[in-house]
Amino acid sequence: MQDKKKDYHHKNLRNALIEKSIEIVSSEGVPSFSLRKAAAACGVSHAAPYRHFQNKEQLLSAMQEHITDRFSILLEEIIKKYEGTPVLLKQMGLSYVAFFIENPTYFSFLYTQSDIVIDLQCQIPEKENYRPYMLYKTAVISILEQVHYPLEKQNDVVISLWAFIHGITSLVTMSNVRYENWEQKVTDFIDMLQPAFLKNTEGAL
Amino acid sequence: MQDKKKDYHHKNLRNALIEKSIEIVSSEGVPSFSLRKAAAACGVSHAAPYRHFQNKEQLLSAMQEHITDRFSILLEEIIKKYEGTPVLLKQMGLSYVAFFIENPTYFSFLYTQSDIVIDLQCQIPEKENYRPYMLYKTAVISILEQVHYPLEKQNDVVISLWAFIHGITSLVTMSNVRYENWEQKVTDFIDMLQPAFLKNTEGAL
DNA sequence: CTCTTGATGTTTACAGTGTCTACATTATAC
DNA sequence: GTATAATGTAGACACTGTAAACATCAAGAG
Repeated sequence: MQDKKKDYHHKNLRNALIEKSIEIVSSEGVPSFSLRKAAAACGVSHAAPYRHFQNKEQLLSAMQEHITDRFSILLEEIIKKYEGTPVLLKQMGLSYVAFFIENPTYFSFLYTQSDIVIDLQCQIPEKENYRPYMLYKTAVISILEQVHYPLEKQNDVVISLWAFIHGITSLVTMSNVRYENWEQKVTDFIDMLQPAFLKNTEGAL
Repeated sequence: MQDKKKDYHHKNLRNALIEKSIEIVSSEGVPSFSLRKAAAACGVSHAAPYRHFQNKEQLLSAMQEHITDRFSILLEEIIKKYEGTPVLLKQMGLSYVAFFIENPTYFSFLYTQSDIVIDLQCQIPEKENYRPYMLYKTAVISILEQVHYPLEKQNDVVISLWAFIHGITSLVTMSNVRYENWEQKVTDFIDMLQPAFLKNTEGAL
């Protein structure tokens, strides 16, 4: 840690690589990211990363996991803050969009050619499923339970709402048009959508 | 065209490159696509593509345009077939999903790091906007007009419906879970969603 | 019909990349 | 302290995008 010149061993290279790599992807974009740049950014030779990752793909996966973790923590904070209130769904949707607006490269990085697994029907072990989705699903289900929403339809509601927010985020982060005030728009959209799924739950939201 | 051995000039290289390249991307995926493979697939030297495209990026753009054209034609057929019927929106949604399910690599290829422009608020010249979106928007607006839907809300409805379909497609083509019968699911989702936006239009749909 | 010219394709070259192998240095355990 | 495993380095290879110099062809002008 100190200024000792004998930093032959980095001792934290794995994490450093992940974080520096995310920085590079954020600033230069995925296409121009390379293992060698990452190594150089960590002040290490170009083959050093191979002591910590089998190949480039595995580093990319680790980066995606790291981002997903931060994203999950953010959503957990929102849940903790708004749990039980009528604005929980809206706040989660807003956070979803906000996260990817603040980090414009993350959306395509996370959701394309990644090995992130989103099992919408949750047939795989919960731990292996995409955590943001599980968090979202749990929140929605608990609301649906409160209002005794038909059990066999609950999953479709969850998937539909998620698809909607996901689609909005995709469009807003991709289209070259910046919504002057996207928060308002997203809020409007969610307000517009909720009654469709939650007809008999208006009071609860 | 004939078997003449003097095919020094390919004479249709530009199109051949686009189509072969799309084949390569379809079968091997975007990451393993290279200019040199494309050239080889056309039986031409590795620098030949530079007579038709400034760089790799421009070839990729041409490929995206080509796919978008085919997609647009498909949507136009759907519109011609179902225009004025109550199932137009549903059929367009199904076609949207179907197109990307049949070509699993296309979704991320078209919608990430492409220079496709989708101006949701349509402030750019119509010709420059993403044609599938314009087709979809025109169809929806005409339905909304028929039922005298409030003019100032029409655009939000269009964007919301599009985001929903787009989000579903993104999830269905990305998540590792194959819906056993996704058509039914998508139909259900659309049925579930429409009333939210089109409360006073039920008859027209 | 020849000759010029522009369009198209080839060859060669170079820097950057992912990845492997052999080697060097260090930390750790006995 | 020394063996051993963990970690970093150096060099090599094949492949990539791209550029420059050269080759071949098509088409029109005289």
